[in-house]
Amino acid sequence: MVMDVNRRTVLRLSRYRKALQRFSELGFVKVFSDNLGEAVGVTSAQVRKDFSLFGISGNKRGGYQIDSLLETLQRILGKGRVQKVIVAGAGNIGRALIHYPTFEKEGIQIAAAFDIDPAKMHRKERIPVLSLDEMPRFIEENGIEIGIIAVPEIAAQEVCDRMVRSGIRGILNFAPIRLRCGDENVVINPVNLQIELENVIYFVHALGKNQDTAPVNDKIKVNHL
Amino acid sequence: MVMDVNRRTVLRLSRYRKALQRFSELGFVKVFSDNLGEAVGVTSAQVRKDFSLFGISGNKRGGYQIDSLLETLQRILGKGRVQKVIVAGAGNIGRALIHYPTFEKEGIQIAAAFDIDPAKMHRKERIPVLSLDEMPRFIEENGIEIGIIAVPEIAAQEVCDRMVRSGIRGILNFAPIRLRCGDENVVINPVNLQIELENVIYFVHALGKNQDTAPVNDKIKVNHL
DNA sequence: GTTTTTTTGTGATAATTTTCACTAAATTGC
DNA sequence: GCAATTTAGTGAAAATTATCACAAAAAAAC
Repeated sequence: MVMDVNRRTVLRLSRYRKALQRFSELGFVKVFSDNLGEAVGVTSAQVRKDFSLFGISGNKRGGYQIDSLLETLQRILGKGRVQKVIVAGAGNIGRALIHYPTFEKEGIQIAAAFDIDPAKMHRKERIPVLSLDEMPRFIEENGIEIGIIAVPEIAAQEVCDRMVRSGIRGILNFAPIRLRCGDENVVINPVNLQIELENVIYFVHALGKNQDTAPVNDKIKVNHL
Repeated sequence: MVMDVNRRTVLRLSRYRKALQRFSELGFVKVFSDNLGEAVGVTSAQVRKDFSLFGISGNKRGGYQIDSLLETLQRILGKGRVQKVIVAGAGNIGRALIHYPTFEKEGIQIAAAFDIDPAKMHRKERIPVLSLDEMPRFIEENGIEIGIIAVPEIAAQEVCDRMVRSGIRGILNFAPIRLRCGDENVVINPVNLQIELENVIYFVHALGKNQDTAPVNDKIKVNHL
């Protein structure tokens, strides 16, 4: 059985990590797979399978030591060192990310933001907002690997190309368009807020219609999507 | 074979819709399943399966009429009428959503935002920012069904409970916590920006390590996550 | 020390989701 | 009109993902 480390597994790992942090803060020392599963919304078997995939093992009847498990997950998720990230686009979403409260504590450092609009530039801020033209050099000089695209749809592909040419290896893309990138070694993770909202709207309507006339095959029964 | 209308299918539907809008703007009249697949990043068979699930049919050899297909998708996705939405939390993300440029055009109307901080309130704006205490009445009086949670983690569950009690049926949750909601008929869609970013970071590191020493089982080979 | 209980780790199984591959229909070219 | 070609629609197959269920280990109880 070849079980792959896929996107979903890693997302769950991040959630386990978050849950463990809370448990740790509450003073707990050990945790069982069903505690973690309950906290994250998956089965205990799923938790154990995920861990086994990364060679994480606990103690039979003893569960997992929270501290060491947390350390292991931190290491797997690359939390060992500070991860520098840049943001292209200092509009609404870009600014929200620049000020995202927990990034700093979590080892994610927004090194700079870039925009095409001179009015948005702030060179003297703690997180400077520079000209988009300066982005390639900034990426190269600072060895930035991760970029966030928060520019309008029309500019997104161009910004993506520039990022990749300058050395960016992973992109979180908020522009509502599918970015094409020839390089197989570049990871692109799209986040489309409108589509996420439309998804909620769809299921609210679908549930509304199936209130009491639900046919057998309609397994529309969601709480968490 | 019972194929379910699931989250992913609806997400794809939204993407097809978006692609169709672009095709339509470019003056195209008809489209084939492989055009749509290519635009969205899925196979043509996937496109046809998705459509067949909703009883959408095209013409053999003729493809699909863009206009009528677009109308059908709009209807399925509830684009017939304006969907009113409220936002709890007028912090960075809340404000970004309030000013999200395409919501208006797409029939999504942010009716109001709510915050606990008096300094953030703006009763006279086009999209007013009101006190969180006013939220329940606003939801009831305006028959709001969809809510966005963009408050700090600590307040999210409480806001969720209030929303649901007041009649909200679907929630887009940006707080980095799993919301519990007893009501099976309430849909919750979590969007965790930090976790999405961590996902990119993980795969960038994973790809970096497996540059030329990739073992057989490591199927880490991603472009779009 | 032995029995009982609990919980991990995992192979087997089930469920879900996607892709394949082929039929049938429509269009085009001649 | 007929053959060739293209593309939708879909059952079957494959691939992926999640769950079950049970053996083995550790701890607790007695």
